[in-house]
Amino acid sequence: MTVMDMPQLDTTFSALSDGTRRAIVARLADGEAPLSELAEPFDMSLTAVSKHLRVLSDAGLVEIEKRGRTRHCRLRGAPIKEAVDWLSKYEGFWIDRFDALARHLAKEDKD
Amino acid sequence: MTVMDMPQLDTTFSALSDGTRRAIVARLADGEAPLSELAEPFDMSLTAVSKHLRVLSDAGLVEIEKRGRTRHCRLRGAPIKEAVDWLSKYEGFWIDRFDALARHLAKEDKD
DNA sequence: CCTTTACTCAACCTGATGGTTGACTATAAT
DNA sequence: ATTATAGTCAACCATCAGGTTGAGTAAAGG
Repeated sequence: MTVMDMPQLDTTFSALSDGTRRAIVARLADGEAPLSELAEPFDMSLTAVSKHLRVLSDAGLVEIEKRGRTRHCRLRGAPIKEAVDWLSKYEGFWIDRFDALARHLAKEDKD
Repeated sequence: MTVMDMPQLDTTFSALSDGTRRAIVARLADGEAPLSELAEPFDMSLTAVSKHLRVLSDAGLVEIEKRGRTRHCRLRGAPIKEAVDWLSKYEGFWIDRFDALARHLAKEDKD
């Protein structure tokens, strides 16, 4: 299973690469909210925020439930966990090239 | 400090939203490599891979060192760590709405 | 019933992304 | 000196992303 075969990560990282969407995620961590409330802090049209929510929803990061005339949104952790799992394999890297060599040799040792 | 004020996360997540670039990151975890070696597994021009490396470099995820006529690339963990730090705050979320309510009340309790 | 609220949808614009090719530069090898 | 290697650069193209506006729909409230 190569990295290329994880298209879910494409959409997750892509969704989180926008500050507006990260702000929405952060807001939803405090509890679910309807779209209009989520849109309120932002200096953009409701349509624009609705599009952002759509992106988050398509990525599986947010669940949107139709309730009367409002749409209530809440956070889903699963894709985020998947992203953390992938990232965690690489967060320990630092610049020193000799260290990189050491890691390389250590890995060959295990093979 | 709001989420919007972290433009580094924009470039980090954006850089990682492409499968080719994630594959490069994964490859570099095994040790540094020149561009031509990095490009070899991919069915695209060297120019295209060079552009991907440029994106990773601009995001601070990869360091490129000019050495003779080759460019040697190695991974940098710092931006990845920052991404993990941000994500970790949200990976625990699941779907149950009552749980979201509980978290919300717990947070109000602390305020 | 009529109006307001909370959206959605379609069309449009602009700029960024991901890829190509062809020409070029610089280092290394013969 | 010539050639091959490693990579950059500029131009181009198609598609996508983030925003807008204007019109339309569906539920709630007077």
